[in-house]
Amino acid sequence: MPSRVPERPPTASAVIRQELRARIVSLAMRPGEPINEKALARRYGVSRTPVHEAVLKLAEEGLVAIFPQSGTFVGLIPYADLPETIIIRRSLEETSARLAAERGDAAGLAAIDRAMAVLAVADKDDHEAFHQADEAFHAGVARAAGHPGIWRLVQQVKVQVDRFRRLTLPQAGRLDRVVAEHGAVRDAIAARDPEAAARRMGAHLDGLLADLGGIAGLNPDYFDGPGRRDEGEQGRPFPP
Amino acid sequence: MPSRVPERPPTASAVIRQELRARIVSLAMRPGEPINEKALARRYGVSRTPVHEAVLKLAEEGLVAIFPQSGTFVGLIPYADLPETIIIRRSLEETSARLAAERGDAAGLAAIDRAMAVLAVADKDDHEAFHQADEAFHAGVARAAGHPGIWRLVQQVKVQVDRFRRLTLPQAGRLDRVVAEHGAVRDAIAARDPEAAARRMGAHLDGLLADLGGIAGLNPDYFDGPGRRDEGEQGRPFPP
DNA sequence: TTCGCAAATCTGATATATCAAACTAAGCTG
DNA sequence: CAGCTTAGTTTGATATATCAGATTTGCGAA
Repeated sequence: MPSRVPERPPTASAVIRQELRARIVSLAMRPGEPINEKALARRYGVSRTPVHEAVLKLAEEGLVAIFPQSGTFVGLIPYADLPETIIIRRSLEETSARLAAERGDAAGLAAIDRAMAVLAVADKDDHEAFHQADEAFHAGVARAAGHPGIWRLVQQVKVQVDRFRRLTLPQAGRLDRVVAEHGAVRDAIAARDPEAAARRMGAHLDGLLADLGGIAGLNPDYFDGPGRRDEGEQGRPFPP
Repeated sequence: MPSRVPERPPTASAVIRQELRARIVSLAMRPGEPINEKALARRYGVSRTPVHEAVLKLAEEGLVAIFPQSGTFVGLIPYADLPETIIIRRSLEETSARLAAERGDAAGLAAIDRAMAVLAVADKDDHEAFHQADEAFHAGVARAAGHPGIWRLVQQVKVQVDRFRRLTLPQAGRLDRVVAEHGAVRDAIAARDPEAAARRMGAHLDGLLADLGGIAGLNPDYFDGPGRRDEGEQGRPFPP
């Protein structure tokens, strides 16, 4: 191993990967849309190698579907898997909230309060700002629990749900409800009541499950219908 | 997207990745050991491209540390991160056990019983067989819960703990304790008592946390000392 | 012997080229 | 005009080559 790790600019592959991921998660690139590695290489002014590396890693995350000798496409949203990922998220974040309340770290609570303040004054129509502030709250809870890694894992797990939610219209009053539920979690943590904190976090995230229903009216081409993706098997065939 | 997804042999890159992962997790390759892509390419009779792809993905999993223009090495074990991963695992598997008990799926319970039977008759000295049967039990619980994805995630999260445990001698009587604790979880699921199932699974996995203490006497070169790996930053420098 | 410096070597990142498989579409057959 | 065949095109996987930076090595000076 090297004796020191010099700073170095991010590799071309890493830059491309971040940008592609952002465009896929934000739905700027639509599920099922073909990805042309050669065109991307041209666009970024690099060879196909770093583009291919970036695409491979996105495939690992389930954001891209590679069909060898056939084509690469923006991954469909695995609708059937979404409830499971929300259950996983709830499980992890209940634990975060419980541990944060047990720990009662003052600095952590302050960070949570800061995130809540940002959310309170967020422009109700600026969905992006709302989303950012929402995430900051959850990250803050994990940090207050002393386990930021939990939030990192949650972020990884919830990516397909995020894509789904971009497709659904934000319901009226959701922002106010989220603010209220965050406040309930915060108060339980501040009161050092682990079980209440966990319960309230769980209730908050159960709201996500309810949002999953409204698939009617959405473009069915965006979804991976039949179900769960086992050992790398990718989705259903494309209808002609 | 293609109209049908033809079967095809696994790519060279995938084969190499699986083999390397197995050798790293089993400690056949020691933490900190250099990885020579060119030599691997020769060994497998392929070019460096698929080897590089495999190594990149292992780096993603934290099993390999890449220092550009310098070298690639088998990843050190992030000792400071292990408690967090066990907390994550406990959180997820408590949820599995709770849901399995709520669901009360007869076929799922039968699968759990099969895994337990294998464990009961396992040769007490065949650590590999014991490990396999242990994993089958936990996989069975997740399946009985109707959420096999939870177990997939647990497997991903616990990989560094698995490496650590290979370094420690199995304690006398551990097998019997594991069998007993599995039985307790099984009975709570069979009795459809979700809270008891979750509590017992949590207690079972708390045993892992206790195992973490015995680092004394182990080779410190194998561990990533200071702490947590933030945004891809890799480990401590190597002492000369 | 020890130290310092520079050339040689090694590495990962990237570029370019090749290959086989799969899709596409034009052309042939009926 | 419809169905089938086939040649051309596109793609991902892999091979080979190049480059810049880091380590290592070897030799000479103190």
